[in-house]
Amino acid sequence: MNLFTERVVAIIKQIPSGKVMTYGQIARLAGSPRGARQVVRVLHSMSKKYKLPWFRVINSKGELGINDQETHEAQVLFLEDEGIEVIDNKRVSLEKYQHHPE
DNA sequence: GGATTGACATCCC
DNA sequence: CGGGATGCCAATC
Repeated sequence: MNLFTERVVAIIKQIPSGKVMTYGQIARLAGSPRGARQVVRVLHSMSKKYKLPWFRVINSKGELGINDQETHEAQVLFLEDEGIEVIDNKRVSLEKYQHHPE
């Protein structure tokens, strides 16, 4: 567990319900502007061990970006349950739902 | 330790 | 918005 991972986890925990954040944004706040892919890796590790709102983390295009069908399906349900409109069952409006931290 | 890989980002069109 | 090309960084092979 390095500092980067801790910061990423902390940031993800701060995402309010009904909002989403991009990997790049989280990576930047965590101190690694180009560490988006590491954020992905953290999510994979932590989501299986801890209960993080990983479903609120999406990519720049607003896509959910999940590869596994089951996981992807679950994410869509979680987002809709929080009041987020999922377009084409795979995308959301970043302009409306992206969380902008101070 | 080099090559491969991945829930991505950014630029270009 | 969105598909293709290129770049980044760490874990894994």
